[in-house]
Amino acid sequence: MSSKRKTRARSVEAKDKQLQRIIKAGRELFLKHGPEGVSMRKLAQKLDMGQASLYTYISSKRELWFAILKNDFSKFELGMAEIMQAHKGSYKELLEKIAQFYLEFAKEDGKRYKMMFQTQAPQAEKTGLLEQQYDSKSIYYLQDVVQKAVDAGEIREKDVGKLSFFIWGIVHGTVSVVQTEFFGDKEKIPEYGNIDEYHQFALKYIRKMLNEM
Amino acid sequence: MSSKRKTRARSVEAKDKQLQRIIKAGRELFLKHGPEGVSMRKLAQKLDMGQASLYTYISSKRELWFAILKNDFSKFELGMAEIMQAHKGSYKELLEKIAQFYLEFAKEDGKRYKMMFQTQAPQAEKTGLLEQQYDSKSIYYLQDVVQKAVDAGEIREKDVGKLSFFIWGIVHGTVSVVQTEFFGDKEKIPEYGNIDEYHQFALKYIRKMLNEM
DNA sequence: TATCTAAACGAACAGTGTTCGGTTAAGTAA
DNA sequence: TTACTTAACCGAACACTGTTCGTTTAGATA
Repeated sequence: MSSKRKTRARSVEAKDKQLQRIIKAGRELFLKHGPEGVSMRKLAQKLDMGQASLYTYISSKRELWFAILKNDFSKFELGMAEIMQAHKGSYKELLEKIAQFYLEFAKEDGKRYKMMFQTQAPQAEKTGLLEQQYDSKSIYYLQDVVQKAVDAGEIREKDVGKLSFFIWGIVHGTVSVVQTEFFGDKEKIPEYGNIDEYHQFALKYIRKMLNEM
Repeated sequence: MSSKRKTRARSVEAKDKQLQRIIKAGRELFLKHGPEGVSMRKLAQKLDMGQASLYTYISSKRELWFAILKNDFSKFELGMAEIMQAHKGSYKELLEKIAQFYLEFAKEDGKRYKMMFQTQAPQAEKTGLLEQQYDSKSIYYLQDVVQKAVDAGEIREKDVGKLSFFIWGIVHGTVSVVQTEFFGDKEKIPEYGNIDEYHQFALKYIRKMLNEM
């Protein structure tokens, strides 16, 4: 690609920059072609480097996947934390907001949502460090708010663990239905209205359910 | 493996038997090792035949996947149809039964559930016949019952399409949470009780929600 | 300026899904 | 029974894959 003479990244900053370059390009390819549609050779080509050089920065294709996820979840959880800090009002309303945040994110960046929450990482022989560390904290945020809502007497149901799980499941289920049925390969646009209408519908009943709990 | 002299399957029956053998062995391997953990060579080995011979019966690994799914969905939908026929009582109760049927199936045969509802098929260059025909009818069963419940005045909500989707999403969301959190590779058994307890919890609130609709 | 470390990478390894061409078992027709 | 045809079967090859090895050499350090 470029005819610029190549340099070597030996400082900590330069090395991190190189890693970030790989993560960025990797994400673009993964989002476009899926885990099995991406090859390390193509990635190296896109980055104008040798295939083997990639392995100076990541130990496997699978680890690259987790490096990307770690990045994305950080951003996602930051957005969630911001919502929680900025919120004024009842915890129940906050739970609604969180649900809305998920739905919004899935709508705005469906491919990324799918990669983060619904796609199996590419396989590898060995288990890498990032994979071991990988653990989405999103559910803990939710659990935290549910606990507070219970403590404040806004929710009668006392089983915070199960309840958090259940809400978590409803939200992801709502999104996954939209993903597979509206955005599937078949692109069947159904008689069910557009996404926003469906989200409004779902949120209405999530609200109702919260009030029943 | 076997030292029996090999024959050739030329009658329609013998050919179908051979195909079924491939589907059965393919399913076993896919369930155990996942879509990328299975190779056509290993499958052929397990079946004591040449790799290339597989392609007399199926046009690609991806098509084999869909052949297996078709098989499994037939059985699954048969079970669903039986429940619907045998049911006496309100449609709302039938909806609960259907939800229960899903949860039960996911619990009893989690790996198969995952393969049917949550796993991406292995990729292939060309789109095969079975892939084109592939379309799970499960949601239509649900929609049918919801429509009847609305017609019978058991449910106030008039938007049958959205409502069916929503219920569909809740059930699958409930299962997927259980799958990923209880049965993930990490095997973290949580403080949330066992699966049956969680399913009872979820069903209780699904029932409540249906009564609010 | 000399030394040393590690970034970079071409080539190779062991695997993959799939295709091609030849062999031959088995069904059909004479 | 024999001749003919056809397609089940399969070894070998093709173009790819993720990863490793050994070498080269840029660039920081002494």
